[in-house]
Amino acid sequence: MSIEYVVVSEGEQDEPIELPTEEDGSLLLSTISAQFAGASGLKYRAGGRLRGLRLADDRVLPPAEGWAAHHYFCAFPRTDAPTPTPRPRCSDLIVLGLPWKTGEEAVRDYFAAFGELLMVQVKRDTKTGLSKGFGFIKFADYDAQLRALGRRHMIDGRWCDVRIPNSKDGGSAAHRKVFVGRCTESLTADDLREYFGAFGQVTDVFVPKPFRAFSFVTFLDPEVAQSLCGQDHIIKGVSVNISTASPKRERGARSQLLGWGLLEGGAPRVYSWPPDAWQHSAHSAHSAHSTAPPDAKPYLKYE
DNA sequence: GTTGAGCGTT
Repeated sequence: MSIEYVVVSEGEQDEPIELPTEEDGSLLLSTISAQFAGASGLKYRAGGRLRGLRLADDRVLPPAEGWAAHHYFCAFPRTDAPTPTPRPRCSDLIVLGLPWKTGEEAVRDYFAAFGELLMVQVKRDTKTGLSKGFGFIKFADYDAQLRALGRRHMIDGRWCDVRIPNSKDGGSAAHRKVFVGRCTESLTADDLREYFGAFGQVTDVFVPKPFRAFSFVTFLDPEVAQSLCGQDHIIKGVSVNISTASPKRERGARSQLLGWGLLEGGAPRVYSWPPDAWQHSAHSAHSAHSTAPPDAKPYLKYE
């Protein structure tokens, strides 16, 4: 095949230049970039659509119909690269509040709707084989993990909570959690989740039961939590105060602080702990919650 | 009425 010239412009509307092909009929990428710095390939318009040309060993290959059939213009690497933030890895997630009767299969069936599952476990008493009322799951896709962490789950007639377990590394609750003071009884966990969800993904809301005038909100991103500390916010007409989630008085042993995820102790780090209290939420008062079987036992207690 | 449930036999 003899050398021919290919009509190439930088953008579709720009003035074209003729570029020489190689003996094998290909167009060297270096020939293109000599004229159009940064170009990474060629494309052309076929009918209404854009078509890209094959690139092999830094050579752009002609379309089946030959070079002469089209005018070409350059493709460039994305510059507005959507922040090549490496996707965070999925962690094991703990599923709390499972009905006694619920086994791996039901848990898998339920969470498969969020994404591919790599692991499902329901923890059981080794002697009796009875479920302990919690289990662990792991997703393949971090987006699935985010979706699962962002809400509660109705499994076999019970509301269940999914959270990051306290026994694995990955981020201490200490910096992801805020204390919300001056709460009134009118502020439900749903209210708080909805309100604070506007600032960043909320992974946990804890509302003490019976009522106490505070709550805890845990975010996925520690920077969101930290940015809110020291502020007063008005939620449903209630002025609440946000501060760091550490007790005003050291009331306990280091082990307790460790337990709340407030100290970075030695070995296993603690986070997203304790769970939220959704028992008061509008959701659980109605709808699916009331479908819980009448013989449902209080969980975490054996008989 | 401003500081919290519960966490993995391998």
